[in-house]
Amino acid sequence: MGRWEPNARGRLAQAALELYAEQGYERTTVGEITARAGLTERTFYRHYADKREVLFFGTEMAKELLARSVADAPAEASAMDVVGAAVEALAARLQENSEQVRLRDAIVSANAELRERELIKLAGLADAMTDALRERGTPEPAARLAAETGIALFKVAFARWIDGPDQSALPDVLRASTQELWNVLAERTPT
Amino acid sequence: MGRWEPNARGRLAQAALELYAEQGYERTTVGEITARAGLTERTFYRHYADKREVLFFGTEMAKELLARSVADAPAEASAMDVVGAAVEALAARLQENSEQVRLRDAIVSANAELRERELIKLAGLADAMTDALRERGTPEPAARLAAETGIALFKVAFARWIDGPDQSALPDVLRASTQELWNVLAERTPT
DNA sequence: TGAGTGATGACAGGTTCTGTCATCACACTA
DNA sequence: TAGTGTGATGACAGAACCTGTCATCACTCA
Repeated sequence: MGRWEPNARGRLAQAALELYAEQGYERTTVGEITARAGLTERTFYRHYADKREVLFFGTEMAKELLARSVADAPAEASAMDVVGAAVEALAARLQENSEQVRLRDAIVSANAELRERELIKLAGLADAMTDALRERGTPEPAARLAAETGIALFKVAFARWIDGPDQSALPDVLRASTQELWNVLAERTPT
Repeated sequence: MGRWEPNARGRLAQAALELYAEQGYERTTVGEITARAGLTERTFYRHYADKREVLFFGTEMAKELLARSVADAPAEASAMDVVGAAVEALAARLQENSEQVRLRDAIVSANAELRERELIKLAGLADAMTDALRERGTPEPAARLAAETGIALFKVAFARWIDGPDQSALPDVLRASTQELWNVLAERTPT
């Protein structure tokens, strides 16, 4: 055996998730997390920027998935169609781990600081899609508008999925929400 | 004279704004703010929940303005038209204090924690519009979709206004961005 | 004149997060 | 096999944020 148990980062994430779920984010100290993981406080901050970040390790994956979806879309597809397909791909990916996703969301939703972090991560996803759209030739502000609209749609669909029955799949809720948005916009005054 | 100088809350906000602008948010301690305002640290936290909140006193006004705009809109107007008019009213209100708005934005944009707080405040504005729309009869999820789309539009327009030349007025940028969004959506595949 | 109210001061203390240096296992090289 | 990095962790100190608690004092009102 080595001097240290392997996978310190993963053990910290596991311990944090457990403790946040058991006793709430606010009532959990970093000391408790590191004690459960068999490490010291200082080491926690070597792996995660702060006490919140440990819940957001999945964001990088989501960013890459969205960027790749946009980059790989057919060249002739419109910006909004591309964005729609990208967020749908993300929705499908989350649906695969719906249990874990719901647990994590319950923790995040219960705390204002965590909701703040969640929102800036979502903004980062919009940035990633904006960049990817620009790469494939969509000019500004169309790229940003399409990306932000797609993220807004995702937010609404996700919230509806969380509140809704367990049977409904996130991609389905997203598609339904998208159709609802088109309906809402169809009723606006033509310009 | 009373025991204390009047308007402790305002003096704290003024001192904080000055110091954040002079030396940055992170390099400013609450102790420095209260020293400049002639108060103690403890009193700062009696007026503001945390070090960030002092920059967001305007949010409540914005919330009320949006809610009132939505509530006062003609009954026959569509949800998206109502939302569009509401965010345009907010844009006009901000344009009246563009100098101060730009200064505050420079401070907020320079710091990740402050950007997080900004995003949750924007989410609060979307919540307020959603509630107001529901009050006037718009069902879910249309209410939330319209509100989130309006806030997404506002975000994009605001960013473009900040980056753009001083001559352009925020409401004009917002209208132009709105038209751009309709163009982007017009190109999507019909369903 | 005295009681009540509200804002502030004073103080202690927990928690988060950072800086710094020491320690130790492992890999690589001569 | 011995020596030499290298990288992860431990140990410790400390600044800053934020909260709880009680005392103080001006103002108001009966």
